[in-house]
Amino acid sequence: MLELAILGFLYEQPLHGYDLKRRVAHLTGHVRPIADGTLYPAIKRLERSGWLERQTEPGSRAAPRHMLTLTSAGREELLRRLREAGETDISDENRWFTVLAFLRHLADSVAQAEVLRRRQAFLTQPSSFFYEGAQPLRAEEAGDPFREGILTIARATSEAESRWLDATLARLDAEA
Amino acid sequence: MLELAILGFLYEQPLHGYDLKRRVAHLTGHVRPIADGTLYPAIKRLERSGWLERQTEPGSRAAPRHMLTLTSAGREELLRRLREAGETDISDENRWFTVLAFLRHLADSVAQAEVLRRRQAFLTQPSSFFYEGAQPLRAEEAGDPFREGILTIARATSEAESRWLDATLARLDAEA
DNA sequence: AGCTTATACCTAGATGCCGATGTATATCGA
DNA sequence: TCGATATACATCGGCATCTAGGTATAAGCT
Repeated sequence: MLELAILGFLYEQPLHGYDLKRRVAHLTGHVRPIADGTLYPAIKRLERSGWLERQTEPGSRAAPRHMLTLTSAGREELLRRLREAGETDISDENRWFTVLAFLRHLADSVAQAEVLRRRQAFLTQPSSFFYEGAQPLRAEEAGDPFREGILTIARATSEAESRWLDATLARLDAEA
Repeated sequence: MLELAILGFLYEQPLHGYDLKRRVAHLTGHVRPIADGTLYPAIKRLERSGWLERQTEPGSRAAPRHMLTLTSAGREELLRRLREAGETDISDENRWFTVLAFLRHLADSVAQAEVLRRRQAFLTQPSSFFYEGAQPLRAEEAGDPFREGILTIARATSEAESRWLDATLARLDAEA
């Protein structure tokens, strides 16, 4: 998910690690902070795979920067990861938001719609957090205010997202 | 987060691994499936720490079960983890929902309210996913429908949760 | 001149998670 | 009776992540 974010940000423009760090921190970081010891090894991995290259530049205010640029293989890789998103990328909200943040780069409204439809299918399938035997519990039956909260919040999110998905898919289908 | 879920479910009643697996899968699993290779080592860790004990029972329909029971140290540990939740437990939705699912076990409305207030503080602090320089971008300015979606959905969730938090905190404060 | 802060990058060790694989038992339908 | 399925538990290798440290430069303040 971190690698996806790195590829996604670099697709738009070359960036150095520190800048990347700030952007990734905003995207997922207010929720799940990203450590240096996670970011820099990830950059190295992507470099070793041939998806990005670095040029050393004098730092504007401090130590020299390593400007990172996506290679054409790297651009391919981002598009592949978006098109062939894993199940967890679709279901986990953090990962899904990362996919969504860079889905614009897919630049093909049919492919974009396909990804959105996978999320739509996931949201449509009935699922609850708590069960009484095989019977899913409703918010009112959760048994305590906290579990009620979970169900209430999850429902509100799901409804807002479904509305947005319906509207956006209609627009994408009209384009195609 | 997995350990918290295990401690939480076992706080209510003794369970065997397979049953635990189903419950954890429902709690977080429709979003982030839990692998056997993750669950069973986690159970072992908790056992080694003295937080749970196992008794072998003949399986109802198959291989023998290991019934897992929380020790009193294990019950203490759950309460401690709820009271002293880490920052990521508060900010990450998956983790937060896990905390919420077992917060009823804290059985002290003041302590419960304290945890909720930490989440409230997190939701209140301004934060965006995308920035134009230092300026956070609004949903309408996101630049593409997908980033607009992120901001729209996040706002809807945040508003629903804030309403629920306000109402629940009012009730908890009235109790105390 | 010395201190702090922000910038900028890096590594080592530990840990938790995943995927793959293995073992075994009981039930049920073909 | 044979295979498929659900139950039930476990290990191992690999990998991403976190924690905790470290190095170095430039700017601004006192």
